[in-house]
Amino acid sequence: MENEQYIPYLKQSILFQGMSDTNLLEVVRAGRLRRVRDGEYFFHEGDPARILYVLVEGRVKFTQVTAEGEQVIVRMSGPGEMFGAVAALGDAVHPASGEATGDCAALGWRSDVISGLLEQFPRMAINVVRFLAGRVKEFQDRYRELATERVERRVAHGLLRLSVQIGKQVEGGILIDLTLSRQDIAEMTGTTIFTVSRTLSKWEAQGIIESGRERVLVRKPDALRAIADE
Amino acid sequence: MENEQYIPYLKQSILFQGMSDTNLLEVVRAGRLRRVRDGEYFFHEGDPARILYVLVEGRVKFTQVTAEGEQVIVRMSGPGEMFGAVAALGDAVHPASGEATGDCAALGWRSDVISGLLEQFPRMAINVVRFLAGRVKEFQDRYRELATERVERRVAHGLLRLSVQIGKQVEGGILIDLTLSRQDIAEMTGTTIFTVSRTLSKWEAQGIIESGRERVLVRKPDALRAIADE
DNA sequence: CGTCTTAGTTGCGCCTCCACAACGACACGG
DNA sequence: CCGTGTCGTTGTGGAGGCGCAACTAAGACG
Repeated sequence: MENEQYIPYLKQSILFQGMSDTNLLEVVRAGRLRRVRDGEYFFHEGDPARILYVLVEGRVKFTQVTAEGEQVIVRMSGPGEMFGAVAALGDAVHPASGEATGDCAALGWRSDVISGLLEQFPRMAINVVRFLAGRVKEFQDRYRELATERVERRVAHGLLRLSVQIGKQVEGGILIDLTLSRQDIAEMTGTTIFTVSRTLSKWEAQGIIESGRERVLVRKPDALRAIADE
Repeated sequence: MENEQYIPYLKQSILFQGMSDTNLLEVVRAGRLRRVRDGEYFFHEGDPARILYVLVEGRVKFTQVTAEGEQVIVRMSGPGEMFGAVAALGDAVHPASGEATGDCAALGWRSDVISGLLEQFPRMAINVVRFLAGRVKEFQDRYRELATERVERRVAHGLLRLSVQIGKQVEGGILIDLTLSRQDIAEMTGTTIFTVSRTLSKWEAQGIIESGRERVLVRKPDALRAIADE
């Protein structure tokens, strides 16, 4: 079965920590692999949620749209991360849209199936709780950040978060390996494309970053960290 | 045992939904009741987390302090709500301080005890997951709010959230029954005491609210809702 | 290789909101 | 009743950042 090829990989995911190989095998077999091509969606905001996913390839961008039609990027997720959980395990509808950035593959479990699995494997339930707890903490921190910090520091924080989450060490710095427009950065940090552009230009002049069309290379992460932490 | 008096009450909490009376009794017996007086703290930001609580009396205010010493109110919780979970089940330290607003009582379980209980009662684990999922959604929404909305709308949203969570229906409107200073509102909505004061004054002139020292009475919730939703 | 499209830059005016300061209102305690 | 402390209000100035517009740069495509 195709799913099984991902087992060695999934073993490292927080979600399956501490589970025996036989249990993990059973869980993986109960899931269904879904592929979503670049730019297409796993689900849209407001869709009824039926499936919990664990990403195994690619990256997913989660967005919300405001009443005025403004888009906000709530989060980006990389391989090994669970998503759709908030909706599939909680209420009913997805609180955000999930768009594939690059071709993606994810294992999915229907919500009734996952409920059964969680009852059967309490260890997995605890892992899910851990995962969500971490997510709550992350949002709390970002909330505080948005409430108190100026744009420049928020952008610095945003870039740092991205470079940790999905950055690639290359010679000369950390490359954020993902089509990342000014627009995206603005939507992640709660500002406008213009302000982002000005900020990045300034940093580029200072040699902190190097930026081109839809890409950012962080040359001096510590300088960025200094800006973020004031 | 003192704990047991809260059982009828706890049965209605999301956390214990769908559990049998005997199981609930066992869980409640495993917990320890803790009382915290007005203005004192359940825990402080950065403390190692050992206990998960369910509030049975009073209200708790969760705050974070920024590097510059500014305080931010992350959330307010009322009876029946779980707290401390993010830390006790997840990593290690509390992401925020928990201050009693009014005299409080809460049932607490040590983190090793709660882990055992969750393994023993999978239903409870699922309830915790549901709870956390809801919390993540709430923070996502508030994050988007802060990222895109102007102060006036954020304050409107904040007051509405409070009036739903802890408001009391009285003649003439919904009273937010909690010593709630301008400072508090500012810290909840990411603005300053001055801007809050101006905003509330305007609304008072329009007859939407009635406000005095450390209290707010919402006279026309629908007018407030209209402002919040533009 | 020229054209079209999309992303990014930068100047400028304006508006929200912050910051500070001075003052008024109310509660508390003797 | 008066002093003292805390909370709230309001005026004024200024800055940060938004919004628009005009321009440049870089791919994409035939």
